[in-house]
Amino acid sequence: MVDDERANRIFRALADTTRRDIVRRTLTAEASISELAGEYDMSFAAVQKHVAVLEAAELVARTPRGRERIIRGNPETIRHARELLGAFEQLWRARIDRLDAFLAEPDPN
Amino acid sequence: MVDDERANRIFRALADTTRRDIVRRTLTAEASISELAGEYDMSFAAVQKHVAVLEAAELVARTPRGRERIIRGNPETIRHARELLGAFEQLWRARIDRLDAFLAEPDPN
DNA sequence: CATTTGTGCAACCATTTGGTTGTACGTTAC
DNA sequence: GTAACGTACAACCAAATGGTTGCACAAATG
Repeated sequence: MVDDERANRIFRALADTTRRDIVRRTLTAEASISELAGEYDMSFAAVQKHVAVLEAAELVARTPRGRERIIRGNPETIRHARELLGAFEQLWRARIDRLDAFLAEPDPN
Repeated sequence: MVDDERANRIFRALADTTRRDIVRRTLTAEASISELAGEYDMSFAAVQKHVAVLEAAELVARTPRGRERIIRGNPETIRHARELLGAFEQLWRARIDRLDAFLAEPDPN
């Protein structure tokens, strides 16, 4: 339930081109919000909101430095998301394994 | 641009607890829409819409069988999503590598 | 044939999302 | 001290989302 909400926030945050780009940039090099805002064709406030969504999902961390806020991508959360998907693939593999076992089963007749 | 739209659809589709559960179930064992609808406390039409979102993201395939539609989870798309996240992690690793190289660099003075 | 079952789809509604502008406020720079 | 910069936040708006009910229709069942 709690974990579900977290997964919802993470995937929701990743479901936007601008936000994925912000994560990419800040994973490569930290940046202030206004630096980020300069990269996109939208208002400062809009970029600020995208950063807030990413921060709520813990995909990004925001730390003050003087009058600006430095944004850094958080590889931990990316990793967590990847593990969630890995668990899905595992379910599928388990199904294949059951199917294989069934096909290998000797015919009882 | 086209690829971005696809990523948007995939992550958006995964950003909902019910939809992730449908993917889990149909990855484990195929099911009809009404079978799925029976599992959740919402209308048939609501579940139908969730399946449509998943199908548009190619997280699920819908094939007719008699009067019912059989839903199967699509492991290929899960894998694709995981690879997208893997690319993000790779960016981060590249940054660490650059940092290591910088620290290892002999002081020119 | 009549009924039930499974699906598709439209219309509607409340809430959320993604954008805008405007204002306020702390921090640097002159 | 004043001006410029970086941020925060509120109010507003259009569009998308996630749900509902109702109706139509094709396939299985009596």
